[in-house]
Amino acid sequence: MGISKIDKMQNLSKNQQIIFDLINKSPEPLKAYTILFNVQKKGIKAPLQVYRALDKLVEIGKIHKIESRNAFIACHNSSCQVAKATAFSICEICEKVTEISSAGLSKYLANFKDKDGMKYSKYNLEFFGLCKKCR
Amino acid sequence: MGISKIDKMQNLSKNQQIIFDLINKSPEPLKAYTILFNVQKKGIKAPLQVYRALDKLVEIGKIHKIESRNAFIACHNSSCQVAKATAFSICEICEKVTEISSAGLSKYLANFKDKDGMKYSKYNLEFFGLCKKCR
DNA sequence: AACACTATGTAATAATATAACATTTATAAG
DNA sequence: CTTATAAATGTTATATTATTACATAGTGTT
Repeated sequence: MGISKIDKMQNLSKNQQIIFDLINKSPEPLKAYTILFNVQKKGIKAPLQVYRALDKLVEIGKIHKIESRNAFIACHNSSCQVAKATAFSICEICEKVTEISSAGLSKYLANFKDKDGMKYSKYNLEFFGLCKKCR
Repeated sequence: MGISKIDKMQNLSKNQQIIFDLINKSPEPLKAYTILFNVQKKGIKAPLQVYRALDKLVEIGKIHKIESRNAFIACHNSSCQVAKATAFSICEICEKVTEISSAGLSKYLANFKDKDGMKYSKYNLEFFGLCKKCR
Protein backbone atom coordinates (compact mmCIF):
# COMPACT_ATOMS: atom_id res chain seq x y z
CA MET A 1 0.00 0.00 0.00
CA GLY A 2 2.22 2.83 1.20
CA ILE A 3 1.38 6.42 1.81
CA SER A 4 0.45 8.54 -1.17
CA LYS A 5 1.60 12.11 -1.56
CA ILE A 6 -1.86 13.41 -0.80
CA ASP A 7 -2.10 11.38 2.37
CA LYS A 8 1.30 12.58 3.41
CA MET A 9 0.38 16.20 3.07
CA GLN A 10 -2.51 15.62 5.42
CA ASN A 11 -0.28 14.08 8.06
CA LEU A 12 0.92 16.51 10.60
CA SER A 13 4.04 16.06 12.65
CA LYS A 14 3.75 15.51 16.37
CA ASN A 15 4.02 19.14 17.43
CA GLN A 16 1.89 20.32 14.54
CA GLN A 17 -0.83 17.84 15.50
CA ILE A 18 -0.80 18.80 19.17
CA ILE A 19 -1.07 22.47 18.34
CA PHE A 20 -3.63 22.01 15.62
CA ASP A 21 -5.83 19.93 17.95
CA LEU A 22 -5.75 22.66 20.55
CA ILE A 23 -6.64 25.41 18.09
CA ASN A 24 -9.24 23.27 16.37
CA LYS A 25 -11.20 22.61 19.52
CA SER A 26 -11.03 26.20 20.72
CA PRO A 27 -14.15 28.29 20.22
CA GLU A 28 -12.04 31.40 19.89
CA PRO A 29 -8.73 32.46 18.36
CA LEU A 30 -5.70 31.48 20.39
CA LYS A 31 -2.53 33.48 20.85
CA ALA A 32 0.88 31.91 20.53
CA TYR A 33 1.79 32.12 24.20
CA THR A 34 -1.63 30.88 25.27
CA ILE A 35 -0.97 27.89 23.06
CA LEU A 36 2.48 27.48 24.55
CA PHE A 37 1.06 27.49 28.06
CA ASN A 38 -1.53 24.90 27.11
CA VAL A 39 0.83 22.47 25.43
CA GLN A 40 3.60 22.51 27.98
CA LYS A 41 2.16 19.41 29.61
CA LYS A 42 2.64 17.68 26.24
CA GLY A 43 6.33 18.48 26.19
CA ILE A 44 6.40 21.58 24.04
CA LYS A 45 8.51 23.95 26.05
CA ALA A 46 9.70 26.82 23.87
CA PRO A 47 8.03 29.61 21.89
CA LEU A 48 9.92 28.63 18.79
CA GLN A 49 8.37 25.19 18.78
CA VAL A 50 4.96 26.81 18.78
CA TYR A 51 5.80 29.38 16.12
CA ARG A 52 7.27 26.75 13.83
CA ALA A 53 4.18 24.62 14.03
CA LEU A 54 1.97 27.67 13.54
CA ASP A 55 3.95 28.74 10.46
CA LYS A 56 3.53 25.33 8.91
CA LEU A 57 -0.16 25.07 9.76
CA VAL A 58 -0.80 28.49 8.25
CA GLU A 59 1.22 27.54 5.17
CA ILE A 60 -0.87 24.45 4.49
CA GLY A 61 -4.11 26.23 5.27
CA LYS A 62 -5.14 24.27 8.37
CA ILE A 63 -5.25 27.44 10.43
CA HIS A 64 -5.41 31.15 9.74
CA LYS A 65 -3.81 34.07 11.51
CA ILE A 66 -6.11 36.90 12.53
CA GLU A 67 -3.64 39.67 11.86
CA SER A 68 -5.37 42.38 13.83
CA ARG A 69 -5.39 40.15 16.91
CA ASN A 70 -2.17 38.18 16.58
CA ALA A 71 -4.21 35.04 17.10
CA PHE A 72 -4.94 31.82 15.27
CA ILE A 73 -8.08 29.91 14.40
CA ALA A 74 -8.68 26.62 12.63
CA CYS A 75 -9.89 26.78 9.07
CA HIS A 76 -13.45 25.52 8.78
CA ASN A 77 -13.66 26.03 5.08
CA SER A 78 -13.14 22.58 3.55
CA SER A 79 -11.96 24.01 0.25
CA CYS A 80 -9.19 25.97 1.92
CA GLN A 81 -6.02 24.07 1.04
CA VAL A 82 -3.80 27.08 1.21
CA ALA A 83 -4.02 30.33 3.08
CA LYS A 84 -4.56 32.48 0.04
CA ALA A 85 -8.02 33.94 0.32
CA THR A 86 -9.36 34.61 3.77
CA ALA A 87 -12.15 36.72 5.24
CA PHE A 88 -13.28 37.08 8.81
CA SER A 89 -15.81 38.91 10.88
CA ILE A 90 -14.65 40.15 14.25
CA CYS A 91 -16.88 41.38 17.06
CA GLU A 92 -15.33 44.44 18.64
CA ILE A 93 -16.92 43.73 21.99
CA CYS A 94 -16.68 39.99 22.65
CA GLU A 95 -13.88 39.39 20.12
CA LYS A 96 -15.75 36.49 18.55
CA VAL A 97 -14.22 35.68 15.18
CA THR A 98 -15.98 33.87 12.37
CA GLU A 99 -14.56 32.83 9.04
CA ILE A 100 -16.73 34.16 6.26
CA SER A 101 -17.35 31.87 3.36
CA SER A 102 -19.24 33.68 0.69
CA ALA A 103 -18.91 32.59 -2.90
CA GLY A 104 -19.83 36.07 -4.05
CA LEU A 105 -17.23 37.76 -1.90
CA SER A 106 -14.41 35.40 -2.78
CA LYS A 107 -15.25 35.62 -6.46
CA TYR A 108 -15.32 39.41 -6.30
CA LEU A 109 -11.99 39.64 -4.50
CA ALA A 110 -10.23 36.94 -6.50
CA ASN A 111 -11.09 38.85 -9.65
CA PHE A 112 -10.43 42.29 -8.31
CA LYS A 113 -7.99 44.34 -10.37
CA ASP A 114 -6.53 47.64 -9.27
CA LYS A 115 -6.16 50.72 -11.42
CA ASP A 116 -3.06 49.35 -13.11
CA GLY A 117 -4.91 46.16 -13.93
CA MET A 118 -2.94 44.24 -11.36
CA LYS A 119 -4.44 41.05 -9.98
CA TYR A 120 -3.38 39.59 -6.69
CA SER A 121 -2.43 36.10 -5.66
CA LYS A 122 -3.66 36.35 -2.12
CA TYR A 123 -5.78 38.46 0.19
CA ASN A 124 -6.92 38.78 3.75
CA LEU A 125 -10.03 40.67 4.77
CA GLU A 126 -11.15 41.49 8.28
CA PHE A 127 -14.57 42.95 8.96
CA PHE A 128 -15.34 44.58 12.29
CA GLY A 129 -18.67 45.17 13.96
CA LEU A 130 -20.89 43.80 16.66
CA CYS A 131 -22.01 40.19 16.69
CA LYS A 132 -25.62 39.14 17.27
CA LYS A 133 -25.19 38.74 21.00
CA CYS A 134 -23.42 42.03 21.49
CA ARG A 135 -25.84 44.19 19.57
CA MET B 1 -13.14 84.04 16.12
CA GLY B 2 -11.60 81.20 18.15
CA ILE B 3 -10.92 77.72 16.98
CA SER B 4 -13.91 75.69 15.87
CA LYS B 5 -14.34 72.06 16.73
CA ILE B 6 -13.52 71.00 13.20
CA ASP B 7 -10.36 73.08 13.09
CA LYS B 8 -9.28 71.68 16.40
CA MET B 9 -9.61 68.13 15.19
CA GLN B 10 -7.30 68.91 12.32
CA ASN B 11 -4.62 70.29 14.56
CA LEU B 12 -2.14 67.75 15.69
CA SER B 13 -0.22 68.01 18.91
CA LYS B 14 3.53 68.40 18.85
CA ASN B 15 4.40 64.72 19.03
CA GLN B 16 1.60 63.77 16.68
CA GLN B 17 2.81 66.30 14.12
CA ILE B 18 6.43 65.17 14.32
CA ILE B 19 5.46 61.55 13.85
CA PHE B 20 2.92 62.25 11.15
CA ASP B 21 5.45 64.29 9.18
CA LEU B 22 7.92 61.46 9.29
CA ILE B 23 5.40 58.86 8.14
CA ASN B 24 3.94 61.18 5.55
CA LYS B 25 7.22 61.76 3.79
CA SER B 26 8.25 58.11 3.89
CA PRO B 27 7.83 56.18 0.65
CA GLU B 28 7.26 53.00 2.61
CA PRO B 29 5.49 51.89 5.78
CA LEU B 30 7.38 52.66 8.95
CA LYS B 31 7.57 50.51 12.04
CA ALA B 32 7.12 51.95 15.51
CA TYR B 33 10.70 51.53 16.61
CA THR B 34 12.04 52.84 13.32
CA ILE B 35 9.94 55.91 13.98
CA LEU B 36 11.24 56.13 17.51
CA PHE B 37 14.83 56.01 16.30
CA ASN B 38 14.14 58.74 13.76
CA VAL B 39 12.44 61.16 16.12
CA GLN B 40 14.82 60.89 19.03
CA LYS B 41 16.65 63.96 17.81
CA LYS B 42 13.35 65.81 18.17
CA GLY B 43 13.05 64.89 21.83
CA ILE B 44 10.77 61.88 21.64
CA LYS B 45 12.56 59.35 23.75
CA ALA B 46 10.20 56.55 24.71
CA PRO B 47 8.19 53.93 22.81
CA LEU B 48 5.03 54.98 24.56
CA GLN B 49 5.27 58.48 23.15
CA VAL B 50 5.38 56.98 19.69
CA TYR B 51 2.56 54.51 20.27
CA ARG B 52 0.32 57.17 21.74
CA ALA B 53 0.78 59.41 18.74
CA LEU B 54 0.27 56.47 16.38
CA ASP B 55 -2.95 55.47 18.14
CA LYS B 56 -4.32 58.95 17.78
CA LEU B 57 -3.26 59.33 14.16
CA VAL B 58 -4.88 56.01 13.29
CA GLU B 59 -8.03 57.00 15.17
CA ILE B 60 -8.44 60.21 13.19
CA GLY B 61 -7.56 58.51 9.92
CA LYS B 62 -4.32 60.38 9.15
CA ILE B 63 -2.40 57.14 9.02
CA HIS B 64 -3.25 53.46 8.66
CA LYS B 65 -1.69 50.40 10.21
CA ILE B 66 -0.67 47.63 7.86
CA GLU B 67 -1.60 44.79 10.16
CA SER B 68 0.36 42.07 8.44
CA ARG B 69 3.52 44.13 8.69
CA ASN B 70 3.10 46.01 11.96
CA ALA B 71 3.86 49.18 10.10
CA PHE B 72 2.22 52.51 9.41
CA ILE B 73 1.60 54.59 6.31
CA ALA B 74 0.02 57.98 5.76
CA CYS B 75 -3.47 58.04 4.33
CA HIS B 76 -3.50 59.45 0.83
CA ASN B 77 -7.19 59.13 0.39
CA SER B 78 -8.63 62.57 1.00
CA SER B 79 -12.04 61.25 1.92
CA CYS B 80 -10.60 59.12 4.67
CA GLN B 81 -11.58 60.92 7.87
CA VAL B 82 -11.67 57.82 9.96
CA ALA B 83 -9.95 54.50 9.70
CA LYS B 84 -13.04 52.52 8.90
CA ALA B 85 -12.61 51.21 5.39
CA THR B 86 -9.11 50.43 4.23
CA ALA B 87 -7.60 48.39 1.43
CA PHE B 88 -3.97 47.91 0.50
CA SER B 89 -1.83 46.09 -1.99
CA ILE B 90 1.41 44.66 -0.70
CA CYS B 91 4.28 43.40 -2.81
CA GLU B 92 5.65 40.21 -1.32
CA ILE B 93 9.12 40.84 -2.69
CA CYS B 94 9.92 44.53 -2.23
CA GLU B 95 7.27 45.13 0.43
CA LYS B 96 5.93 48.17 -1.38
CA VAL B 97 2.51 49.06 -0.02
CA THR B 98 -0.12 51.07 -1.84
CA GLU B 99 -3.48 52.19 -0.58
CA ILE B 100 -6.19 51.09 -2.95
CA SER B 101 -8.95 53.52 -3.64
CA SER B 102 -11.57 51.92 -5.77
CA ALA B 103 -15.13 53.16 -5.59
CA GLY B 104 -16.36 49.77 -6.72
CA LEU B 105 -14.44 47.89 -4.09
CA SER B 106 -15.39 50.15 -1.23
CA LYS B 107 -19.02 50.12 -2.27
CA TYR B 108 -19.02 46.35 -2.51
CA LEU B 109 -17.43 45.90 0.90
CA ALA B 110 -19.42 48.60 2.66
CA ASN B 111 -22.59 46.89 1.54
CA PHE B 112 -21.45 43.34 2.13
CA LYS B 113 -23.74 41.31 4.35
CA ASP B 114 -22.85 37.91 5.73
CA LYS B 115 -25.16 34.90 5.84
CA ASP B 116 -26.98 36.22 8.88
CA GLY B 117 -27.53 39.51 7.11
CA MET B 118 -25.03 41.24 9.32
CA LYS B 119 -23.41 44.42 8.05
CA TYR B 120 -20.13 45.68 9.36
CA SER B 121 -19.02 49.08 10.53
CA LYS B 122 -15.43 48.72 9.48
CA TYR B 123 -13.08 46.60 7.41
CA ASN B 124 -9.46 46.19 6.47
CA LEU B 125 -8.35 44.37 3.35
CA GLU B 126 -4.81 43.44 2.39
CA PHE B 127 -4.00 42.10 -1.07
CA PHE B 128 -0.70 40.35 -1.69
CA GLY B 129 1.14 39.84 -4.93
CA LEU B 130 4.01 41.18 -6.96
CA CYS B 131 4.25 44.82 -7.90
CA LYS B 132 5.09 46.01 -11.42
CA LYS B 133 8.81 46.21 -10.78
CA CYS B 134 9.07 42.83 -9.13
CA ARG B 135 7.18 40.88 -11.76
C1' DA C 1 -10.07 80.37 38.97
C1' DA C 2 -11.97 75.82 38.60
C1' DC C 3 -12.93 72.11 35.79
C1' DA C 4 -12.54 68.60 32.37
C1' DC C 5 -10.01 66.82 28.89
C1' DT C 6 -6.02 65.82 26.17
C1' DA C 7 -1.34 65.27 25.79
C1' DT C 8 3.29 64.52 27.73
C1' DG C 9 7.29 62.41 30.34
C1' DT C 10 9.46 58.45 32.41
C1' DA C 11 10.46 53.87 34.10
C1' DA C 12 9.44 49.34 34.10
C1' DT C 13 7.69 45.34 32.06
C1' DA C 14 4.60 42.45 29.20
C1' DA C 15 3.65 40.25 24.90
C1' DT C 16 5.01 38.75 20.41
C1' DA C 17 8.47 36.77 17.41
C1' DT C 18 13.06 35.33 15.49
C1' DA C 19 18.27 34.02 15.19
C1' DA C 20 21.63 30.62 15.69
C1' DC C 21 23.13 26.21 16.33
C1' DA C 22 22.95 21.18 17.35
C1' DT C 23 20.41 17.01 16.72
C1' DT C 24 16.90 13.78 15.22
C1' DT C 25 13.33 11.89 12.33
C1' DA C 26 11.02 11.10 7.95
C1' DT C 27 11.16 10.50 2.89
C1' DA C 28 12.83 9.35 -1.54
C1' DA C 29 16.35 7.47 -4.60
C1' DG C 30 19.81 4.37 -5.73
C1' DC D 1 18.71 -1.37 3.17
C1' DT D 2 21.62 2.41 2.96
C1' DT D 3 22.61 6.79 1.70
C1' DA D 4 21.36 11.49 0.59
C1' DT D 5 18.12 15.04 1.42
C1' DA D 6 14.65 17.54 3.41
C1' DA D 7 11.68 18.38 7.31
C1' DA D 8 11.05 18.66 12.02
C1' DT D 9 12.74 19.04 16.71
C1' DG D 10 15.21 20.82 20.96
C1' DT D 11 17.40 24.53 23.39
C1' DT D 12 19.27 29.00 24.62
C1' DA D 13 19.39 33.53 23.90
C1' DT D 14 17.72 37.66 22.07
C1' DA D 15 15.07 40.88 19.10
C1' DT D 16 10.84 43.24 18.25
C1' DT D 17 6.39 45.03 19.33
C1' DA D 18 3.36 46.97 22.71
C1' DT D 19 1.28 48.20 27.32
C1' DT D 20 0.80 49.34 32.52
C1' DA D 21 1.28 52.53 35.97
C1' DC D 22 2.00 56.83 37.72
C1' DA D 23 3.25 61.73 37.75
C1' DT D 24 3.06 66.20 35.36
C1' DA D 25 1.78 69.81 32.04
C1' DG D 26 -0.93 72.05 28.59
C1' DT D 27 -5.61 73.48 26.37
C1' DG D 28 -10.20 74.93 26.08
C1' DT D 29 -14.52 75.96 28.54
C1' DT D 30 -17.42 77.89 32.05
